[in-house]
This record gives sequence, C-alpha cells and structure tokens, in this order.
Amino acid sequence: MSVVLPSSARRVPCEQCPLRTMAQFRAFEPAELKFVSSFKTGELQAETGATLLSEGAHSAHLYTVLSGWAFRYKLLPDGRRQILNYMLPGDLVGLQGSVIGEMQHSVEALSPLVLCVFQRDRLDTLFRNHPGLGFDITWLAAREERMLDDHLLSLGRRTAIERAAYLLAFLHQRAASVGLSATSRLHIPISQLHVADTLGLSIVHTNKTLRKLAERQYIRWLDRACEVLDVEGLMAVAGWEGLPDIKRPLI
Amino acid sequence: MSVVLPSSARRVPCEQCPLRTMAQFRAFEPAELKFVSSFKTGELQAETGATLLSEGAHSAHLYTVLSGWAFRYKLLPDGRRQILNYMLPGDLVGLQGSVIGEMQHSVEALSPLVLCVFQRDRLDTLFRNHPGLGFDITWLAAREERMLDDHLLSLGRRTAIERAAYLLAFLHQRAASVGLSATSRLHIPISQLHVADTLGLSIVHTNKTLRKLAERQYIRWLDRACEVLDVEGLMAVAGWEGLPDIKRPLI
DNA sequence: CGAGTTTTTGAGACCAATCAAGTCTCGTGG
DNA sequence: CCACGAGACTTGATTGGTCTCAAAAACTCG
Repeated sequence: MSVVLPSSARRVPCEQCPLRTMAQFRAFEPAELKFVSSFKTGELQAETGATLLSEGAHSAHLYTVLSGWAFRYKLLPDGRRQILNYMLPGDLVGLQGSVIGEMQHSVEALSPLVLCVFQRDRLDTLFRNHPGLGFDITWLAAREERMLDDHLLSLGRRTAIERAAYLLAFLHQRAASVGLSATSRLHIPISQLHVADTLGLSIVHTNKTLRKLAERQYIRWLDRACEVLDVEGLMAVAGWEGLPDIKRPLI
Repeated sequence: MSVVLPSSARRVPCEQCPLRTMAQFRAFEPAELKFVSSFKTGELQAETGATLLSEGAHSAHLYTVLSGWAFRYKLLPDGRRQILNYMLPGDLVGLQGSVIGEMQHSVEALSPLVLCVFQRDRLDTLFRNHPGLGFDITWLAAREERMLDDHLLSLGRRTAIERAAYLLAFLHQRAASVGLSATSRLHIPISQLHVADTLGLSIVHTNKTLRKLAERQYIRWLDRACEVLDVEGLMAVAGWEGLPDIKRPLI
C-alpha cells in the first residue's frame, strides 16, 4: 500500500485558489478569505491508492480537496467493505474526526490528489472569530448528510440496475459541477470493485449490471474508469431528480 | 393521517430542562443557556403518526426532541420508502432544512412527541454571538453523519439477520443513553414495517428474520414494539462495537 | 362487533451470491 | 524478448437468499 507523501511547500495561495472562481462556490468576505489563508498550513499530495486517514486514528487532520478524487469507507470485522461516499475538489475531508475526535472511517485516494491542510486546533478560533465560516462548515456537514440520505435510499430501496444508474449519474453530476468535464471528456476514475463496494453488490453481479447499462449506451466502461454518455438516461433509470443546483461554501 | 397539534404554551424552561441534568449531555455556560432559552419559542406536541416535516417543504422549522420517538424517511417516485434514521430526546430535527433550505426528507412521529421549537431565522445570531453553540450544532451534524455511515455499512454489507440485530442493538443503546430504560422495561415503539423500511427488506422477510432473533431469546416482539432482551447477543450477531460513549451537546 | 392494522405462514419465482474459469493488460524480472 | 504474476474485467452454471403472491390469524380501535 502506498503512503501519503510528506507535506510539500505551499503552492496555491487561497487568494488565487482555482476553485474559488467557479460559479459553483459562494463568494467570501475579504476578512474570511484572509483567515482561511492563514488557516491553511500547506498542501499534501497523495498518489492513487494512498490511505489519507484510517479508522480508529485520533490524530485526524482537516483537509479540503484541491484536485483529484478520493473516497471514504468502513470495514466489517471480517473484511467486508462499504464505500460511504466520494470526495471531489472543494469537499472537506476529516470533519468528523476534527469535530468529534476519533475517525470511524478510512479515506483513500482514487487518483493523484492534492489537499489543502488546515490546522485542526484552530477550528475553535474559526468558529469564534468568523461565524460565517462556522456556519459554512455546518452547511457542508448538512450537505454530506443529504448525500448519505440519498445513498441510503439507494441501497435500501433501489434494484441493482437502479443503484448503478444512480451512482454513476450522481458522480457524473458532482464532477461536472466542479468543472471536471470542461477540459476533456469526463472519466470517473473508479474500478468495478469500487462500484460493487458502493452499491452493496458482489463484483460479479456488478459487472453484469454495468454491462446492461453499457449495452443501452448510457455508459462506456474503460479500464478502471467510467465514461457517462447519457446522464438523463441514467437519471430516468434510477428515478433520481439530480442534485439541487445551489451555491455552496468553500473552506 | 393525523396532523401536528398547534403550538402550545411553553411548559419546560430550558433552565429546568429534564434532559440537561443527564450525564450524557455536556454542561453549558450560563450565557449559552440563557441564549438557548430565548432561542426557544415554544413547544409542539404531536401524536403518533403525525408528519412533522415534509419532503420538498421550504418552511422548515428547527426543533429538538424533548420526549418521544420520531423517524425520518425518503420516498422513491413509485412509493418505496426508506427510513433513514430515528430521533430520540435530545436530537435536533430539521437541521438540513434550516441550514441548506429545502427539506429532502420527511419526519414522522413514532410515539406521542414533545418538541422544543426554535426560531430558525435566529440561527445566524446563534453562530455570531455563541460560537460554542455553533460548534455544537456542527458536532451534532457530524454525529448524524456517523450514524448514517453505520447504517450504510449495514445496508450494503450485512446480511438480513445481521442488519436486524444491528438496528435493534443500535436503537436500544440510543434509548438507554437518554435514560429511557431507567423508568420501566424499554420498549422500542416500532412496527415490523418500520424495521423492514429501515433495513431495506420486504415485510415478509423481515418477519421471518425477527422471528429468528426472538427464537434465540435476543428480543421479544410485542404489538408494534420490540423489547431487547440481550443487547450483547445482538451486537455479537451484527459484529457491531456499539456507539462510543461521549458527552454530547444539547441545544 | 366490524374494519383496519399488524403479524404469521407457505409456495413459487426471481434476483443476486458463489463457484469456477478464462481473457486482457501491464509491469517485473530472468 | 519472453515468462510470470497481479489486477481488472467477462462469462456461464449453480445455489441460495429474498421477493411476491396469497391468505389467515391476532390484535386495536372506534
């Protein structure tokens, strides 16, 4: 298993953050931006497959994804794995650990990853001096809760093909919302094993299910990646409305 | 479908809140307590089966459960229902709606319910003037996220009997932690249909699964209620460690 | 008492898991 | 340059867990 690289020198100043200019994100007060800039202590790079945070660890850090994909998961004692959600640029990583204490899930990089590193012990200063940012963190926690609600609905009440369609439409939409489709054709960097462990299905059945979606021309499966050809089609199969298009905060 | 009763006169002053004396909850600064007291505008009583909040509604309120049980759920377009989580005394209700805007799930009372009603539009004042309380709300959101993570693991990777054992152990522990077992024998006020819609199983298979747990003397099923006889046994079946025993905030 | 839930049980169908190979690609080392 | 092993994806056969259909029994409430 590959390891996280040591924290490298700071590269991107918050004032010139490439994410902050995107329409998707809420504008900041100058004072807030200045604080966030001081809140950030550096950047961390991780390669594909690196474990960023481990279940049970206490020394959790707080990060925001600057670029790349990651996912978080839990294991059962006998090794069965459940992927809980995915992280894309602009998403907070490690909030549960920072707020409550112990991490109860692990986080792994799905692609080369760059993270902004924050000083967890200054979180109280953030809440004290910048209530707007405190509210933003709550907002992001509520957003995560919503995504989990959707996943729960999917695992509990959707059939295999509906679940698969939902997941791929969901990931496609999230990626598109942070501009990942603008540059080139959007490829979701997951293997079928990731899909299986997200949907609660076996790898074999996942393969047969994805195959059906591919036959209908909704997706195309590449090696360790998925290309969505018809989001509308996927959403129709899943009976999913899509994510609400709301401006969101970026810490 | 029964309806929520009109907001009644205030009964319990926050300074004499029966929950606040429990060891489970974190102590408050006097100033915080005073603010919360002014933040609370009254109480709301709901009868069993009443819908407190509806998916899609914008005029969501913010509540804390004072006594009783509730649950939140989502529906698929064709009516399939997934129960997402349960609410017990001390739990916030309607945070997603208050923070983000639109509710994307509904909330229904499982038993006669008393709620503290808060002024949603003073939430920003709370964050501005009482950063500790702002942090507490984030803490509670992170806690909910954790519970959802556990449920997701359950739906995705546990077998039917493991899921059932996990759910009942989980609910038993939560109820015990807010003192519901102290008075009398603890009865979880849910029907097998609720269990089915929580576990993502059919009602028929749920019945057969619960029957197995009852045969092993882990639970006893009463009419529309479950009595847990052996939590340890349930936890062993589920391979579940139990909830961490941490002091938590009470808004 | 009668109507409507809730719980129970059985039978058959179907969806998804497991078992078992087999192909491809890629990277490594002889 | 080729042999080899590890991952990732495919495919078919078989098994088994869960669903649906159907109906009845138990219980609640008005």
